[in-house]
Amino acid sequence: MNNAIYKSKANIIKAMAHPSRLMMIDALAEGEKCVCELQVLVDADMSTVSKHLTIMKNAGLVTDRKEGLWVFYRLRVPCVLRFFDCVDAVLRANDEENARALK
Amino acid sequence: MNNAIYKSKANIIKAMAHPSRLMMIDALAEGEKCVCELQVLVDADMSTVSKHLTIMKNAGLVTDRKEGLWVFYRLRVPCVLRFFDCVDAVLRANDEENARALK
DNA sequence: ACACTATTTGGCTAAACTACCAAGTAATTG
DNA sequence: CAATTACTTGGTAGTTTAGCCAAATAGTGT
Repeated sequence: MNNAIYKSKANIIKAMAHPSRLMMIDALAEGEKCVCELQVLVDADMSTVSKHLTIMKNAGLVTDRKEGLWVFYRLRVPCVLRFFDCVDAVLRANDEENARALK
Repeated sequence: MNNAIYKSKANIIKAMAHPSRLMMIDALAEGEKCVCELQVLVDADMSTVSKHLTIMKNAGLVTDRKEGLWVFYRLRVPCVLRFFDCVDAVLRANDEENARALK
């Protein structure tokens, strides 16, 4: 059964399916960032941010690199950024439909 | 705060983040299908399939159309199919890394 | 060795998600 | 209108996830 493949794929997508994680992916488009920068960005406990990053790392979305006291994360497969365009298209379609429904 | 936007986006992605739902999206690439066909595909209780479809419908990924006893679902914003290419790329990268680690 | 900083890990609780069954709705047919 | 089919909704139990705190780890500088 190729069910296992869909499970792996779902796991990758699940690793993106959280507001803070999306925000971090978006930020990492600019280049690598340390956990401390990402923490400021998403404004959550450092441990929470670290766990989000672990989830994305395990899924293969990001990699990390240690330098001194800092750990820098970066996107591993940049194509994930293209997800945003499509998600925006869905959002736009939703908004248009809502606007139409109100009339 | 544009946190709300990331929440909406995460919601759309979350609606894809399940093996059965991915499988259905993949199948809908061919064109619209009734719930009964999708049920056979994912091999789950009809009520479970119906709930998965509701989640995707609420997120704006699919729309439905009733015809007689059947309800046909179809993709609303076809660009979601491009997600698969990128997810495949992540999977490939993961596999390569695993292969390298074994040596 | 000690203090300090950046990050991860463990543990816990509350919330969200999933899947099944049973019951309900809606269209179709005899 | 009773029976049947396709689907949805409600309820509920089991599982997973998220976020916080506290404690552990790892590097840096004194």
